[in-house]
Amino acid sequence: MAELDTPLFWLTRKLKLTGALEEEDIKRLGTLPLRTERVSRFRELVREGDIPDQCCLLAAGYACRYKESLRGARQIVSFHLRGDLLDIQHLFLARADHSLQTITPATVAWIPKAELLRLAWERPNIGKALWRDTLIDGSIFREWVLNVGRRDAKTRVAHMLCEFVARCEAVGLGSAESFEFPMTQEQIGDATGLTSVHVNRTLKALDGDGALLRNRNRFQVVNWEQLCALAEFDPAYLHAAA
Amino acid sequence: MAELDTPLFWLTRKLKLTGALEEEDIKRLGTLPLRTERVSRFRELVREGDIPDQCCLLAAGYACRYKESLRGARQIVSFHLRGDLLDIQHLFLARADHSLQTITPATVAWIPKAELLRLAWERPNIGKALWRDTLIDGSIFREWVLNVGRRDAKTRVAHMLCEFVARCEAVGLGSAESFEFPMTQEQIGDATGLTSVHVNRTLKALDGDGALLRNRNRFQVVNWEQLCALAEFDPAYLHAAA
DNA sequence: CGACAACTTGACGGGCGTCAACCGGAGTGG
DNA sequence: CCACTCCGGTTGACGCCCGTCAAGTTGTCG
Repeated sequence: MAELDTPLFWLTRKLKLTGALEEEDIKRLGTLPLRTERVSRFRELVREGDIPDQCCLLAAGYACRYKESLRGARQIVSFHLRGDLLDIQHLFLARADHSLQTITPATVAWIPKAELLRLAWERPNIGKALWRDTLIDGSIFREWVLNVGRRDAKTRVAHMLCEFVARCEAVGLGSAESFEFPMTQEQIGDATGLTSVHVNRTLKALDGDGALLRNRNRFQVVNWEQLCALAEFDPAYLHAAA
Repeated sequence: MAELDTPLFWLTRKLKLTGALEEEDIKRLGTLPLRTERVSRFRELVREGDIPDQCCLLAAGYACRYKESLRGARQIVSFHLRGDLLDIQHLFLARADHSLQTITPATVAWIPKAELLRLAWERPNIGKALWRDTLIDGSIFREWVLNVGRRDAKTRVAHMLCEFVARCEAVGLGSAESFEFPMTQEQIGDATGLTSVHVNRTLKALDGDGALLRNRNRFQVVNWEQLCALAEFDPAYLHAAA
């Protein structure tokens, strides 16, 4: 196992979540030529239309994937935290159909697409773990379609918060009791299909309900059960990968 | 190559879209134990919470995948037509996180999950094609998040129509000039996050713009360019798999 | 202390939901 | 061959949720 807080540690941790990795698998992962880089906030890692030849592993910090409508409206389609592989889809899809951006200062590791692809077939456990990871990605997108399509503002924002907290706790980033949110209200709006103004009103309402306490961009979930109930949050769709 | 209009024909056709399938790959696909079944409209093929041990190939007719919020609101997350594999995600995710339902009478073929999984690794071309297919799935979900999150009703409905027409044309199901839509206005609403009433008003408006002509549930796209422009439709996200 | 990003709040309006009634075609049964 | 039923489409009235616009406030960083 690699050292804590190195890109390799997070890569193996992520892939082990699916279960079976053998000694040899882990050893081979260690031979991947990772190129580690520290980047600032709001760094565009991939832009829609690019033809990437590397995959991006997030080792520290936060990032998001987003699309833009032709009229310039921005929609965040996922948030990411340490340990997430940000663009496995580029193993098979040449053209990036969305953009990728950090939302805090971050550490990323670039992995040559060809190397990862080769490893996926030489070591089936690794291939299966990677594939499974992309399928969980898909499951989360489906939940987001439901979220923006059929939930009202309060439920929608609460759901996004619940998902984020659940995923963060799973990798040891804070707990529900005292939680630092890395994104601005505008970004919450971009993720939920709302305006930042309405996100603000909605957070105030959740605050008023006693579900959470706010202190600028620091949140404290006062009542996790209540927040989950408000959010209609059922973590089954995360397939225990969060 | 299998006979036209058999499940096997559509399976090989789908997988060939990614490029390289060898003789042996196609031969092995032919040995898969398909169990073909004709089903009626509104048949629930998989329900959220199921643990399926088979994958479902749609050989004729139309289907959709949908989720329901705890309050009972329904959100369709994708439409499917002949040749589509409806639940490859169950190769790796045990529990179904959404339901699967026909929207017309249909022919489906069930493939044992274990057989497909084995073939995916014995014949890497097949595995890669299947994986790639799931990634395109993901890309379409991302576009839907953008669609319901950031487009107004008219653009949203038009986009859904454009996507459906593009995918249907690709498998020889009608052309833009005269197009039979298999879904009701309520289903269009469930897919776009609108009510059936507002879908009706929106279709009327698109009709008024001269983008399409309606005659009950038969549509005729009068001006494909115009409809695409109204819809902000750029097929790049389909990754040429439509 | 000035500049700036992000949060906050209020006024106002519109897009879309809700409710309700009606229509029209397809299938069914006598 | 006609009446009945039912599903889905169509239309109008009304209202609310959330967007828009605009002005302020607060914290941070130089």
